[in-house]
Amino acid sequence: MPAEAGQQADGACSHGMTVSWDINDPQMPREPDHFDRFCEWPDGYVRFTYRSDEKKAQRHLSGWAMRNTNNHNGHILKKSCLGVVLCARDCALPDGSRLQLRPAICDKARLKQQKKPCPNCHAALEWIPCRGYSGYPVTNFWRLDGNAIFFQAKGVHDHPRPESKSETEARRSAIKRQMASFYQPQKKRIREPEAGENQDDGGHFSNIPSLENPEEFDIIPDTGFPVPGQPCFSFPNSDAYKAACDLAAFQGDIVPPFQKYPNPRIFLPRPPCSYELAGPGYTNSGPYPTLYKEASSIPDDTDWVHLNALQYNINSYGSFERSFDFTSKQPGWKPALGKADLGESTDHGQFQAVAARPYYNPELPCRYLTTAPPAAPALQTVITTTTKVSYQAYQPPALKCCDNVREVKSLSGCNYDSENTQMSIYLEDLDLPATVAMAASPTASLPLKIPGDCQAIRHTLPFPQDSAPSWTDGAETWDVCPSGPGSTIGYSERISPFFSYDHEDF
DNA sequence: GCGTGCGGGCGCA
DNA sequence: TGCGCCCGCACGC
Repeated sequence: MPAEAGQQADGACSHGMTVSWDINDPQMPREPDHFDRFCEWPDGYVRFTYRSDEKKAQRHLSGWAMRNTNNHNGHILKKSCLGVVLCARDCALPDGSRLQLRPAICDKARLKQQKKPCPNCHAALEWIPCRGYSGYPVTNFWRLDGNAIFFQAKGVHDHPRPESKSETEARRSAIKRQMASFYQPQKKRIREPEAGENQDDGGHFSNIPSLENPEEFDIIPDTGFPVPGQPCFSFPNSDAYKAACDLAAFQGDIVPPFQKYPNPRIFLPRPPCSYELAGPGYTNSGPYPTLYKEASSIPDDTDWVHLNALQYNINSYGSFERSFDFTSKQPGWKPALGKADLGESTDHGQFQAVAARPYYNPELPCRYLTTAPPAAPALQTVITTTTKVSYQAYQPPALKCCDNVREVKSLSGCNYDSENTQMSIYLEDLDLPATVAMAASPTASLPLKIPGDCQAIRHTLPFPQDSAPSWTDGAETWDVCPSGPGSTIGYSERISPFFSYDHEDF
């Protein structure tokens, strides 16, 4: 377990692959050598040991939508994944992302949820059940034993991440706290446009719904960026900006920018989380410029409160695939990636087919949307006439992998809930082009040196059920913790000291 | 209303 | 026997 201890040291969403216990063992370790940091997005056949006083572990929380499953064992709590809810038409949100709703845990609620139309295009919502465990939903097991809470997961999620519960709860609770004191003043301000500062915001604000319906603010998925130094909107006026940001960030289900990456884990060769914000000038123009361009198409459906801002995932996949024809190079990926769709459209919305139900393909060793990467709005502006856009579009934030040195240009793209500050990036053992964006920093390009080769193994796939992949196999887990003005990357064990939870080390 | 935990019960391998 | 899954119930927020 020393290895795990090392992982834990950097706060990584470590993978209990070297643990000696099994959740079904009659006797669990009495004195665990170490305890893991809570991992909100466990994926794969992992095992963690949490402290018994770990609140999230006590609540058996998970970013995934997990429902209780009766395993007729009072000592072991078993939960199975409910997958994700997507738009049946796979429509593109105004920002180009895709819808990824968190399935309601309650069966009744979920049925109701599925009956609701897509808040974006009003098409039907489609529940994508998880089939990541030999055709069955991924299962999580929790066991309280002594002073530790043991967690074991089985299966690899074969669907995009839904909005995490903690994110939803955090936002909602924040809204409750903020609305009372914030709503009235802003409402008044909006009602008195002559006194407002945002009358001419270059169109960025012209379509922002009235505060009479504050919930509509969630249609501005990328605005509330409580990232220091990074304005929500591009309007310079602090008042208008703050109002929009605060409200947007605290609305019912409005997803703050952090949640743009509900699925922080990045499985290469999909686009990493950062490139979208990388590049010069983004800090002043806003991370998602395309949002504003399409503001007029923003629906006023209050159901948007359910939108998961991090729905960039699916879209990002599409974007990436459009720009990087890795499928032809990766045998295992080719069939399910729907390449047939790639050359058909130039319109943004037409790309929908690209990501349509890719995870249904049984041929995929890992259904590629398991952890779709965050989209790159900036990139979308590049993708115009062909589905295979030059890979150069990713260059700015590119992580160069050569000579054992990787450079992370920026981390600014990694914005997620403070509760999800950890970002695990699993480098798959795919023979990828040497360019891979890893992270972005809002303030500067940060060289990131990583010892060892570029190959990394997604721990979950190569290992048989219940096996314990070892970190020595080449797997590398990254934890990006964007706290404060800069983002932080934690890298387990084999990474150089460049990574740490205190980004000053960068 | 919904999430969550518990437990009974059923079907299948 | 183990597992997946359905269901109902109770409790808390």
